[in-house]
Amino acid sequence: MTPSTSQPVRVRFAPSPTGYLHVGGLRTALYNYLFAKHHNGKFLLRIEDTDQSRKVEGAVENLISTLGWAGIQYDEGIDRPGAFGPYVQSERLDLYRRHAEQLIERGKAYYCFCSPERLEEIRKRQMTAKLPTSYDRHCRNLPKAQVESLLAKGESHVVRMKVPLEGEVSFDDVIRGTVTIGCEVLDDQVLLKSDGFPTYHLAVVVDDHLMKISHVIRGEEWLPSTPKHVLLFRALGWEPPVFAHLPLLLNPDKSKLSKRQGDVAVEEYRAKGYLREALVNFVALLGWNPGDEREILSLDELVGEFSLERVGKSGAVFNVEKLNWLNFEHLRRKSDKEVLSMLRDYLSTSEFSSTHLDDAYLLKVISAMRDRVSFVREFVENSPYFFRPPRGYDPTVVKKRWKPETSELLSRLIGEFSRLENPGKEEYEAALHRTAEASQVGNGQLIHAVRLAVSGMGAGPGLYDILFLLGREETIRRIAMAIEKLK
RNA sequence: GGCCCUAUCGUCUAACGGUUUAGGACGCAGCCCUCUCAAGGCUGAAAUACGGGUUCGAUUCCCGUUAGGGCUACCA
Repeated sequence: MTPSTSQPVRVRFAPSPTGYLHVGGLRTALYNYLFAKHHNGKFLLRIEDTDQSRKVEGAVENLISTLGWAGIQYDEGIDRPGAFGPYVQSERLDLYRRHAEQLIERGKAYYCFCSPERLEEIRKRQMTAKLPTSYDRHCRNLPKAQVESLLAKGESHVVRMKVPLEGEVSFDDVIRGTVTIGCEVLDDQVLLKSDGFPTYHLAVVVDDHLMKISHVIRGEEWLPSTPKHVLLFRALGWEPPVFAHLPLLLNPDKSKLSKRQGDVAVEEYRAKGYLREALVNFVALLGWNPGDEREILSLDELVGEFSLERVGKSGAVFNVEKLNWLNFEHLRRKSDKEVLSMLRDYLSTSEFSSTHLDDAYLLKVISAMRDRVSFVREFVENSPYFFRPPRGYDPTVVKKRWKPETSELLSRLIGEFSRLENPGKEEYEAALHRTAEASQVGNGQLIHAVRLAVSGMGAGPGLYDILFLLGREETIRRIAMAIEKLK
């Protein structure tokens, strides 16, 4: 939705710090970011840590660094102060308390002294009776005097929302159109917990208003509670923001994307070697498209093209195959220099961390393997022979390419190679052709045998590229070694 | 159970009543290229859940059915 010109666009990503950044969260953050940047607005990061029991050490730092890795920059947040802080809900407790009291004064909320045990009891009763579970509103109309005396006694209590008994609430969702729900099915939701912390419902409304949020872009799981939020905005005398509920990200079985059926943490994908560009491009396409047939898009292009109108309504299965392809596409768009630096990073964590490899050599490996890898680690995994001699020979390839006469042929080839001075690809090729001709065999017979001998494998770049890369001495050494081991 | 949302190839999606023999992409299969494997090029199989309306005309609008999903906490 194109925002009205008078309202500056301000959106937020509001995760709770429960450990890691979920890919669904990444997409939500991304859409918020794209929407904000597209409209020259602000994108903020707000930490929703109102559940004491779910606090996870280091989660906030992790969230921030993962968002940073993905390239999603926020304008205001815990470490980027703006005019609307603090950006952590646990530091805004008095704000929520004051607004809860205001709601009570206006008759829009009430104190509730029911014990968790009693609540549990009525829920159980409702379930066995197959009735909808909801609070029985026991404390909704407690006499004022009784409330005051219970409060004075320090009785444990919560503050509940006083939902209208009838009528209906509706709101316009940018993605879903008008959503309407009858008040009679709305529960008298807890707003302020007995520990003094707000629930999500109170905190989100207070913060979105105070932080001047113009558009709430969040997951579809929030759709059912949005009417309560709308009621709260109204009760507080505020104008609700524009809502946009994003379709869910799904497991292959179409249930809400979860651990158990694959990786859901952005950190996992990062650790597996996915490029930020690929992951961002991929999640952007889960529920949105640019309207033409482009698939490979940079973050800047996404900013330029993004609009909420083009966000779909139905859930999207997280399809790793396509992500892999996007990784391949983004990797091949990187310059040799960039790939070199990534390869060096990878190498430093690998078994070759202490092997000396100069830039010129690695650059040659990169250009030989570029079309054959989707991940940086595959430069090593798919062609380990560029980093060390073969440790074995693929049995199925041996069976196919190593004939009884091969040893003899290769011995002749060694002789031919030995006479070469500083050979280039062409010289290797000519030498091999000479040997093949002299031995009355096809070039192919030698080519495949040599490939097997020097690499241990049956697949890879052109043979002469491999030989040139390895150099004459190493080539001869490996061929000799293969003759020794395979004869 | 109640409420809400959703429904085009296996998957991600295009189509905003007619220009559609329903387009693209991933994946899959085949062919070409070729020393192998890739890359690249070409080709192919593959979808509007079902039933009613509305309309001269429905993938597109409405209703129902079915299916899937979400929510239903002093969690977010």
